[in-house]
Amino acid sequence: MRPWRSGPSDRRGYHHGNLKEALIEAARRFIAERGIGGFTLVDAARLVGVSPAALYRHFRGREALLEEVAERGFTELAARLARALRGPGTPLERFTRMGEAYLTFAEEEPGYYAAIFEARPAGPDGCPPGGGPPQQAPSDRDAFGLLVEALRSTFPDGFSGGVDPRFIALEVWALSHGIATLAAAGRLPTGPGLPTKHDLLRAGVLAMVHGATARAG
Amino acid sequence: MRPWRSGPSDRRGYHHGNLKEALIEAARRFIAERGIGGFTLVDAARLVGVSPAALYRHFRGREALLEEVAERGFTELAARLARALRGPGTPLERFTRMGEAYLTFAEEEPGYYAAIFEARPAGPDGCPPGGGPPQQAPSDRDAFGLLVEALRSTFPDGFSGGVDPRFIALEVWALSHGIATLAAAGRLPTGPGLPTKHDLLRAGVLAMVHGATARAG
DNA sequence: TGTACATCAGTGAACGCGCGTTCACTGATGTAC
DNA sequence: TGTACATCAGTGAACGCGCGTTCACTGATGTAC
Repeated sequence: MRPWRSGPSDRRGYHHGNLKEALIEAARRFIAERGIGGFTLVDAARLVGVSPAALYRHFRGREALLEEVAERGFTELAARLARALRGPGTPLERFTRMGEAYLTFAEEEPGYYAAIFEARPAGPDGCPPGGGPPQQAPSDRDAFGLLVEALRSTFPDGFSGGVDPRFIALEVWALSHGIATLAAAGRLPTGPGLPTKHDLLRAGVLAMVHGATARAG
Repeated sequence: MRPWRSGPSDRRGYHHGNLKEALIEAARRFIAERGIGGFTLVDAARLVGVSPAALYRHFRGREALLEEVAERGFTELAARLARALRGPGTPLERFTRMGEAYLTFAEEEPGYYAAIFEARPAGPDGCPPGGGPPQQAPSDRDAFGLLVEALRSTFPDGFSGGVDPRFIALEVWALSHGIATLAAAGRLPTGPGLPTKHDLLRAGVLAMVHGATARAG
């Protein structure tokens, strides 16, 4: 990775002009490559071409930068899922497309995905360094709520037999997360005759939705 | 955690007597609490009550200790899965029980589970520090092979329509891994009316096996 | 258009810390005689 | 049973390193007059 800056003009100078955005971008890249634990402020500053101290003009510290990345990532993820859901087709098709959007997001934005879902390294007491309430994931409830809402709005009549949409939402989310993380770790076997990530998710969603209605009906 | 030692006698002395095992045990505990990235040799040595240098009598270094933990974890996981599979019942029951054993292992042995599956922090070049070939997971192929073999031996007649058992194996593995990691991160919503991990996996396995045979037959 | 000045985004040196690892060493153990 | 000695599992001090963070500071920017 070469030093890099963005913005209307590329002249180097005492003032960067777009440092906050550049740091977030650098963090996103490093997290994608090395995970949250492997990300350092020093590297991010070096990549952007700025002294490490400059970071503190824009963020309270390392943790604040990570939170910002996670928040932006979640916003982007939510937007993509909503967009996928909005398209044409049967409810099942639209829901399936949302699953694909989830996998695609995890693949295209591994930095965001890790920032959102990778466990923060916690202190021995389970609290984040620097105090604060015990480890409360910033957006997990929202992620789940998003999925449940999507299911509810996509299948407004519910499922036959009154199967709780939250059940299916959890099922699909767990499968998606499993596929995404195994794939990201390079641990999902691939090869001729083996299904792709998207094959796996599509078949899984189908089986679960059908299974729920079949058993209940 | 208090300093801790095991072995036939508990007298403290110049020689620990069981240091290698004690260090592996300490590593397992710390990894469970803080993840692979949060594990340090210094902490492990302190917990065991030994100087950090003593570690090098038994391991080449930090990475070697982690590999040993992962290897033991995988052996234990394989043993549990095999044991679950060996019991009585229909093929589907036995296969389902194997899935439950997987989840139970991830819950009871989070240190082992993380050591096996958590991404090692890689250097910028994608190679483990200290050289060696690019990141080759120690046991992922084995884990997958194990699952496929289990499916093949549990359903010796295959699935109707000739569905590839590897497909179902991947599906179930991804779901199990997703459930296990979301649960370990405390991100799986729980509450009245919401399914447990085991509910989720059981229903998922059922849906997938049935779905495969139904669509194919 | 030119100048004084407030603002503030950067610098760069330094800090204390904990890490993995090394080194020469020392003390306990167990075996040969 | 007693003693000399080889073996080797430990010590503890030190190393170089990179980290996150702080501090007084400086240089660029843009606004008021």
